[in-house]
Amino acid sequence: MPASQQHDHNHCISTAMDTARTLCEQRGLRMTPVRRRVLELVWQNHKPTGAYDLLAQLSEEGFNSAPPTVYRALDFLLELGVVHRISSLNAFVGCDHPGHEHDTGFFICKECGNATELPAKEIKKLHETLVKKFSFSIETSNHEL
Amino acid sequence: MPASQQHDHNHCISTAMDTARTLCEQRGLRMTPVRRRVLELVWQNHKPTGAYDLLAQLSEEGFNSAPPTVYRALDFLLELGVVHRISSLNAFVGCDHPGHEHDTGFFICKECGNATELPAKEIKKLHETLVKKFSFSIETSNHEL
DNA sequence: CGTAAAATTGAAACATTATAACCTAAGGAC
DNA sequence: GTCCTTAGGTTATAATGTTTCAATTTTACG
Repeated sequence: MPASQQHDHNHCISTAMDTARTLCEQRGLRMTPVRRRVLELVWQNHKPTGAYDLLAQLSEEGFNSAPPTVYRALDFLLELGVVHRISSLNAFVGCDHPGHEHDTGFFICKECGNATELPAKEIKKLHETLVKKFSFSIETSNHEL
Repeated sequence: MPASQQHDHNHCISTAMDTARTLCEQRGLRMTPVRRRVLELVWQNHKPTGAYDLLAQLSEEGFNSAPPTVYRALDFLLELGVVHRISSLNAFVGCDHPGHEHDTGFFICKECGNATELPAKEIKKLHETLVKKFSFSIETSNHEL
C-alpha cells in the first residue's frame, strides 16, 4: 500500500489549499490559477518534487511551461510559507503546518523518498540548546536527516 | 581584519593536508596532485566554495579544467571525510575534524558566508534525542543554520 | 623485468536546475 | 475609463552536475 493511501490525502490537500487561500486573503495576496495548481501538484505528488517535474505536469495540463512560471509560483508559495524547499534534493514539498514562519527539518526516507517534516517546536528547542551553547544567533535553519 | 588572518591559517591547511595524507595511507588510497590541490584550495578559500570556482582556480594553475575533474576530486575527498558539502550553498568546505565518519552541521554566517562546523558530539546528541522521540533511524544528516 | 588488471585522468557532450531581461496582459484604485 | 501595480509569457542564458568512452598511469604478480 503506497503512502498516499494511508490516509485521506484528498482531505490533506483541500485543507492545505484552504489554508493557503486564507493566508492570501489575510495578506492581500492573489492565489492565481498557476499558483493554485502548483500548490496542488506539490501536495498530490506526496513526496519532494523537482521544479522541472512540476513544470512537466503543468504543461500536460495546458499551462504555460517555461521555467520562470513554476519558479515564480514556487517562490510565491515559499514566501507564503505553504511549501518548503529541501536543498539536498533540489525539491519542494507542501508544508504540514503553515500559518506562521518556521524553520524546517525533515526526515527523508532513503527508500521511498518521502519526507516528513519535524515539528516546529522540536526545531525551536534545538535552536535554544545550540544558541545557549555557542554564541551564535540563528536566523534560519534547515535540517535534513 | 579578515577571518583568514585571525589564526595561523597556513597551519590549519598543512594540518589538514597531513591528516588527509595519513588517511589515504591507512586506507590504501592515492592522494594524487589534483586531489591534493583541490583540498588545498578548499582550505585556502576559507569559506564554502563552489565546484566551478575551484575549477577556475585549477585551470589558472594549468590543471585540466573540465567539470568531471573537480567533481571526481571532491567525491574522493568527501568519501575520505576531509571535506563536506553544504547543500543549501552548493558549496564545499574542509572538515575540521576528519578521521571518523560523522554527520554534518554548520553555522553559516549570513554576512560573510563563512561556515563553522558543529562538533560531532553535538549532532550525535541531537540524533539521540530525535530517535528517541520519533521512531526513525537516522543514517545521515545535515544541518545548516 | 614484462604484462595484465585496475585505478585514474582527459575530453566532449549532455542533463538538470535556476535566473535574467524584457515585454504584454490582467486587476485594482481612483 | 486611466493609471499603476502585480502577474505572467517568452526567449535566452547561467550555474551546477553527470555520462560516456578513450587514453594513461599505477599496481600486482608471474
